[in-house]
Amino acid sequence: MSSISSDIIRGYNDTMILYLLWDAPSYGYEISKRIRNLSEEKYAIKETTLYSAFTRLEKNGFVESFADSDMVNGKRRTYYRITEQGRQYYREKCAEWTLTKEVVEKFIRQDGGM
Amino acid sequence: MSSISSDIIRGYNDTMILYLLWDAPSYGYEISKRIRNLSEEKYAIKETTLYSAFTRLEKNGFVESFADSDMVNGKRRTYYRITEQGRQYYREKCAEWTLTKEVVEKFIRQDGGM
DNA sequence: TATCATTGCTACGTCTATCGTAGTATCAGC
DNA sequence: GCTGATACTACGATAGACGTAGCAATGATA
Repeated sequence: MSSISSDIIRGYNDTMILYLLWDAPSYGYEISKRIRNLSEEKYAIKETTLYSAFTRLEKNGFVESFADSDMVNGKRRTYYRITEQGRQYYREKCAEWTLTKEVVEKFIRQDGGM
Repeated sequence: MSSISSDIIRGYNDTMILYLLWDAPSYGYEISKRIRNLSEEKYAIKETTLYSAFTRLEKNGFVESFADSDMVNGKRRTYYRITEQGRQYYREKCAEWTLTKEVVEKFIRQDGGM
């Protein structure tokens, strides 16, 4: 991969989710809170965006879902676990991000724009 | 502005174009080449993306178009000039980029992802 | 002189991540 | 009994990006 398209800069929600699933499975509501916390309240993913991301990630084989095993209370929860393909995809997105950032920043003025 | 949405990370083509119009008016084909050059061939904007960006930028009052004055040869060219509102918008996008980058990078591993 | 690449742009339709709105259901605490 | 937090699902709209195609003029090349 030696060139980027503009549209790739979209779709980093998937990358964020994979990052948060890296060490242990998790589920929608928890991921949502962790995104808010890790971003220091600067970013709150929308519920619909989050759940449609899960669907896409699973369809692409980057995560696997399983039902809550210890169904403590009547609450149904769907957990997601990252797959090896998901880890690979995450690595590619990290590399892509580095490249994208390099390109975009050639067009960005750090100061308020002279 | 203290929080970002995911979708904002899209749409930096407009920002790149405004950057290239900052000092002097220009037109489609030239902008296209300058993007390729400045990005060191890492990014080539698609023609349709470029011209639809011009349309949007003009509709939003961020650029003004005018016809080639010295129509040297039969070639028609539409030049675009950045407006004060365009400069303002560019500054906002630069600030937004800084914020977006900060957030995204909390989810990106610099190394190949452990 | 015929042909091809480059220049410069327009029209039209498709794709898809995001997001708005809305609805369902459980549970804890007051 | 009601509110707020938890945990999702369904459905449709939006809009930036992009694929494909076409048109017209110029310059270089054979």
